[in-house]
Amino acid sequence: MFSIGQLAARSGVKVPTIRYYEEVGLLAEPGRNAGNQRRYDTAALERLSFIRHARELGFSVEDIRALIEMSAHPEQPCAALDQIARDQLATTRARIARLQRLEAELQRIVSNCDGGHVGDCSVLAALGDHTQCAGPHAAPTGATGSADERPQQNAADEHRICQQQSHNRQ
Amino acid sequence: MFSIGQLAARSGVKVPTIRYYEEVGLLAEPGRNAGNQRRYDTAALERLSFIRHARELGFSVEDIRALIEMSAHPEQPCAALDQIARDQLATTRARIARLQRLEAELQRIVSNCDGGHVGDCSVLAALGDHTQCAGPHAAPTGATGSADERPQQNAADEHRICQQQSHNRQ
DNA sequence: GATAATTGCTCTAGTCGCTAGAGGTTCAAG
DNA sequence: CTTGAACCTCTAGCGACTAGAGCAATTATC
Repeated sequence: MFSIGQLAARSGVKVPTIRYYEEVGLLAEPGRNAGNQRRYDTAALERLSFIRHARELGFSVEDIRALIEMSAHPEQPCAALDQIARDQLATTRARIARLQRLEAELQRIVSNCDGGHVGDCSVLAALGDHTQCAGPHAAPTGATGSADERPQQNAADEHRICQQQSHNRQ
Repeated sequence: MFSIGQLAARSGVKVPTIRYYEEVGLLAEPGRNAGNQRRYDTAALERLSFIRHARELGFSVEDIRALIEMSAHPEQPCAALDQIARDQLATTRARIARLQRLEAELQRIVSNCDGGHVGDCSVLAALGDHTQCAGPHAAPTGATGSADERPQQNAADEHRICQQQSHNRQ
């Protein structure tokens, strides 16, 4: 039996994330010691490793819930289970294809920069002008319906942008 | 001068999204008519198209704010501006590379399914067992949509579970 | 055994880029 | 003048966490 901190260290999942997984029902509520602290066994560690691996592969929490539920019925056919994995593969391939289109356009935009002034910069021009793009990018993301689900989006880190300019909006 | 609905139709950006861009300072507050409704001109349409294109290319709202601010100073050198685009290109390439690793593993997992029942399913086995993975992978957090992805350095990313080869299943 | 440092607990709120809905006002067509 | 669509503001919600407050329990050191 080990504490949540030890489970975090062994699994590579952060402590608050473990509690989050418990809250959303991926991880069973563990027993508690006399001081109301969670105590885990190796079964919990295995399940948490399973969850972590599936998350790393891009499965949603909802997917993982379904996978876990199916794993509790080993006598059933595994078609549905396999379908989840195949869907995830298809999603991954679609993401790759889309990102490769974006990469091509970004490459085009960046390679046109001549190091002059902002006023002449091809980056801004390219961003303002859609018509030079090789093809449609960003499948129905913002405008029309969304075939894509939209996972978490993270902002640029402060170290990433333009560290020389003032840019002090916050 | 046109209404927010007309601007939405022309730009391909949804009405609430336009208001959101105004709220976060990407789009200037437009004038209002006597009934307090927003009225836009073609300059607003152009800026909104710029924003939309940049978002489709994966630039964050924060990036776009910086791009817009720089475009207001056309006499300055465009190195910082170009750097934002280059960073975005690097981020995109990193995401592609990671997704390709995930694709390979998903392909491996899926191709092992023999159509039996859940109890023997290779998908679950593979998800529960990291040791067969070719290399380390991490969660593809931002993926579809117009997302940026922060390489958040959690313990999970550093922890190379998939490289160890001891105690594997076969 | 006392104390200090660490870890644990719950709860709330914040992240990002929107999206949905409530409840009300204004506009354009008939 | 009536209807209904489009507009307004405001709040809350999404996914998958992350951060912090304020306190309790455990562990390490003296």
